[in-house]
Amino acid sequence: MSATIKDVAKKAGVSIATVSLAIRNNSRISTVTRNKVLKIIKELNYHPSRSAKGLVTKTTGNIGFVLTDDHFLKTEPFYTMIFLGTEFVTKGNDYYVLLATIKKDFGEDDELPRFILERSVDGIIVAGKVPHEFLQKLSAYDIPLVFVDFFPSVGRYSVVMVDNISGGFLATKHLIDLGHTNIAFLGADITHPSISERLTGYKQALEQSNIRINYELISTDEDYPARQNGYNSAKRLLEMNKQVTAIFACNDAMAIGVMQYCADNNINIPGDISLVGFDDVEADLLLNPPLTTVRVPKVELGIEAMNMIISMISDKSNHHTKKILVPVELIVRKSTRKI
Amino acid sequence: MSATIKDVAKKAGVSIATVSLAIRNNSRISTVTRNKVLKIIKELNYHPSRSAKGLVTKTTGNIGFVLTDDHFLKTEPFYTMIFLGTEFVTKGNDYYVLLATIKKDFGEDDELPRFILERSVDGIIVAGKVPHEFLQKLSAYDIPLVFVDFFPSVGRYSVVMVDNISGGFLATKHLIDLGHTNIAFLGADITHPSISERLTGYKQALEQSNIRINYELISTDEDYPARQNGYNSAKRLLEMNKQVTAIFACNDAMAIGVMQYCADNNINIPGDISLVGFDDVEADLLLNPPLTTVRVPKVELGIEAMNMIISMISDKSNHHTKKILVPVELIVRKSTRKI
DNA sequence: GTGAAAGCGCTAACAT
DNA sequence: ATGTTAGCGCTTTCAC
Repeated sequence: MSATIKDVAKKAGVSIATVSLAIRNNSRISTVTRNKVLKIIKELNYHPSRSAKGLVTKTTGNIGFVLTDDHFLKTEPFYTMIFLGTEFVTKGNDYYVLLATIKKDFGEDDELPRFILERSVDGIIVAGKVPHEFLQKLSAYDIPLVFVDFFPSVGRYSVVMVDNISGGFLATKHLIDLGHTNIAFLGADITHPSISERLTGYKQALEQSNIRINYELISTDEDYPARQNGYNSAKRLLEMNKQVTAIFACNDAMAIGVMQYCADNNINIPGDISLVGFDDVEADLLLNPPLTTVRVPKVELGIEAMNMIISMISDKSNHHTKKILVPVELIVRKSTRKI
Repeated sequence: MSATIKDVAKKAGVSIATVSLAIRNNSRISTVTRNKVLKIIKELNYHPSRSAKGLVTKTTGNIGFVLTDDHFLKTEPFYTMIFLGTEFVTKGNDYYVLLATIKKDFGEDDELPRFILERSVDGIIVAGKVPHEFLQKLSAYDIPLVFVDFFPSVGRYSVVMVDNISGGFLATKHLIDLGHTNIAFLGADITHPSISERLTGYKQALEQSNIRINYELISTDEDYPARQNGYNSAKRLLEMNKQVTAIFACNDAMAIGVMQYCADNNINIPGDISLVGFDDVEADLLLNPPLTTVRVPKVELGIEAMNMIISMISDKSNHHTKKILVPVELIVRKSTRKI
């Protein structure tokens, strides 16, 4: 068994209260005593037990990270990168992060992640879109909350968001600057805030350049922005609209689907169609041609979210909700060309 | 504040001991009493506090997952997938997993991950190669340990390993079956057990087919199996040995580097060179041509490791070390061809 | 400046 | 079959 505070106290010839205070640099303890205690602590390789500390302070040193299982499982490691971002921050802080997935269709009867029920987290980061029912249940708990890459339409929350509007604008403007005017938008589930914001950016760019918005070129039929759905959207779109010369896909997964459709149908990218994605996933560079896209700094999103939740926890009195808008960047590669 | 065991006891009109026993289905409690207690628990939405429980049982419900920072950061999400595998298991068990990275050059003066020092994990999964010094320090703690995709050369441990020898054999045999005889092996850091095992498989396949092992075709100069090093190895190898028609790269990262070198030098794959990788990372399918490789079931490795550590924890008495060898599978795609 | 003691929310030995 | 009680390892008043 490893050393406890009692062992330290006995060996140092002081009370356990003194040890406790000395550890946390309380000014009530004299320097001499503190140094003596600290020396013994080192000798005994003493480290306070988290459980014991947690029991009295009602803190755990853990942060919960929640996302839906479909996000967890999807091919492009978008949320995984955000998660890794949170892990970066833990190196410098006394926190660990516990990952939990909830069902995409979380309902009335589903239980919240155990770490919430058992109070083993001091705060929660919610990543990506989560069901309303989940938020409903969660709201019964008074626990610091940060949303990343999604936030509920009602209520005031602290959030870390991607600047999707600028990204949509940048992508579309790039295509316009290359001479394209028949630019399609391939989206999915337009009720998803991120997608609708990207569409907003798309529209803004067209308007700014006095290009009429052609609703036939805006596809938002699919329910989820995944490769296969990108494939299907591209098929419908390109079979119907022979005039399109450029596509802005709402994310890289869909863009990859578009590329696959084009490859299958002898449509050359960027020869026949210029293509821009969104996210900048690892796969983009391996594609042929490499995909022009809007880079979302995923790791940074995690870092920001983690810093935010930590500051919320340490500053309980401050009930202000903060919002951070993380900027994006257009990465021009080989899937777009001038016409 | 949420309900405690006292609240439940009071409301149910029993002692806290009864509540505690009822929760854990202890047979000493009558069914009637248990049901009454369970009903109150539901009413109050009571969940035992993990910290309090942990303090007395000396368990935390957490598993530590340790890997080196370079593995954590690398492009191919190999260990990330193993980590995700552990997360799958947590859904069915009462565990969470805490991730910690250690420095690749962990030394005498470095501290172990905090979760070990503060006793906030019940067991540890060590993923990938870790420094000897780390294991040295770790050995001072009496905590269940499982190694995955690596194990120390000395000592008896429970491990989950990839069947690297079979994999190396399969990859090489595939090339031989296609008519190749000048087959290169591109490795790195031959002291890494996984790589040397893959090389062993390579040699076994050649020997079995009575092909002389040509040590000029075995490259193990690089220190780390990454893309750039694959690129460099391919350059050295192919500039010197004009006769090679096939390459078995010790992992997909290196194979991708080989492909990049070939693309840069007008060497056609599989026209001029047939190429086989190892791991089956997500990127393989997007390559041009898609990479023939040996699939390592990464998620399954994590699942096995997690199941193993859990069974070790729940069966403290059993001090047998277990070894699991996870089988691999050859995935033939388009980067190899008959000659 | 330091110590004594209460108590956080549980489990488990021991009583009854 | 159920209750009483000690104590897990800490933090935090409150005394001195």
